[in-house]
Amino acid sequence: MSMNVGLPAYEQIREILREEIITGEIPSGTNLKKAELADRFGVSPMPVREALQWLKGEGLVSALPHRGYKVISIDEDFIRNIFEVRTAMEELLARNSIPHRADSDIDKLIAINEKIAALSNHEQLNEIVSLDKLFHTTLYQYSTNPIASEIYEKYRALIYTLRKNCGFSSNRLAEITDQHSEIIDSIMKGNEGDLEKLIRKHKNGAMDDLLQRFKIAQSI
Amino acid sequence: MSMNVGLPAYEQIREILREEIITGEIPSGTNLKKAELADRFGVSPMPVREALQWLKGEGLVSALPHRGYKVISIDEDFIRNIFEVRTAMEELLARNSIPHRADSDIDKLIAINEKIAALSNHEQLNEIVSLDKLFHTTLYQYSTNPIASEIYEKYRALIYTLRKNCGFSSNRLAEITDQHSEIIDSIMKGNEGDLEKLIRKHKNGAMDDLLQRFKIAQSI
DNA sequence: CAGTGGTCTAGACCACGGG
DNA sequence: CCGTGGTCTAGACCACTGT
Repeated sequence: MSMNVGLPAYEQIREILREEIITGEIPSGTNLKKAELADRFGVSPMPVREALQWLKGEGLVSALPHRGYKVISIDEDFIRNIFEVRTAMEELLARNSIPHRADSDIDKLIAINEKIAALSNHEQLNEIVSLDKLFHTTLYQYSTNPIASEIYEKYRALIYTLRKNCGFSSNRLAEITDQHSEIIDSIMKGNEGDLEKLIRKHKNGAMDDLLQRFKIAQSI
Repeated sequence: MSMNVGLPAYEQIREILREEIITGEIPSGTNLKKAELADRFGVSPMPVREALQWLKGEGLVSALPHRGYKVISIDEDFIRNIFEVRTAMEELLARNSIPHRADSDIDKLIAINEKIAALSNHEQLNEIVSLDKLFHTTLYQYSTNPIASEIYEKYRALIYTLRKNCGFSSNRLAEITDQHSEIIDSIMKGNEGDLEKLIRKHKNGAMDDLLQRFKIAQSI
């Protein structure tokens, strides 16, 4: 098989399965059997097992002892759940980045947001998502909590993959830059309490939009 | 070695290493070598590897590619970090349990808190911690977010282990039941906004107390 | 009690890092 | 360039599930 790249087999298997689960190529409820997968990827049981355990940690598969791994339902509830966790981490990261922020960071945030605004007219999905990611990592760059950062990054990547499959609503794009501006304002004013609320608002907006797009994608 | 119990080797190794890291038996900065550990536990490389990867996921060891696993510093920053994550999850779990709570749950919470109060005079550490755990799992029992629950449980267990090594300050015990009462009151009044604030207050209290006890334990 | 899940072995192999 | 880290193999084995 195509286990040719430099990456370890368990990582490749993990990425492939994740993509296939999220896109629905492997339907919800499918039983993932060790033997089948080992056969499919041309590897021994151990790398398959590791991939499945990781996906279980991500919440994409469920496991009952001695009853194997099963693909969960990628439904609205699941999307809500990962958004809730990611948002909680973002509130935390934003909060403990505050004391360390420099003026130059605010300039950087403004510049990124202007780039997003410029692209929004042309709906260039991947670039917008990349810039949005950059905006938020800049916002959280001084966080001193690597555990929270890791959880954040895990679900950011997952939502990114979902977003690639669903796209944005057209009115969401203007909302993003507006909400980023609000966040920048609250930082300049040094208003810590507001920042958390604005981030939650921003993330709830993102979630609502993705849920809407997801429902549309499902109904096709 | 004593790989006799029914649990898988990687779990036993994980638990042993976690305990030893938290108690300082394996000092911060120690390089954990696959070969040494495999030898020590009388197993092959794979279970050792799995245990280390899990501990890395918990944040107890760091790993640089091709430079092995290293025990992190169990210091105030680390304790703060895991408390922040756990607290964020608890706020989330409490928030989305609210719509499903029944009156009987409130009675149960009151009963648990009374038991804690009764024990507090005798400073029975393990029982108090168990009841505290029960109080909070009751508080979050209707959460519909299994991903958040799993993260919560992971760090709850870690903090529990730390607490076993440090104990409570004597004045903390009264504080716990008081803050639990405040939480119960806010639920009875249906005050959602307050609940999150009270949980954060409760958890910050727990963190400050553990940090204080930790410093004392360190200085001995 | 057959089938499968879950784990472990005892090495082998390659890639990388540091002297 | 040697040592070690990191991963994989190709089975074996036991525990549990469900028919």
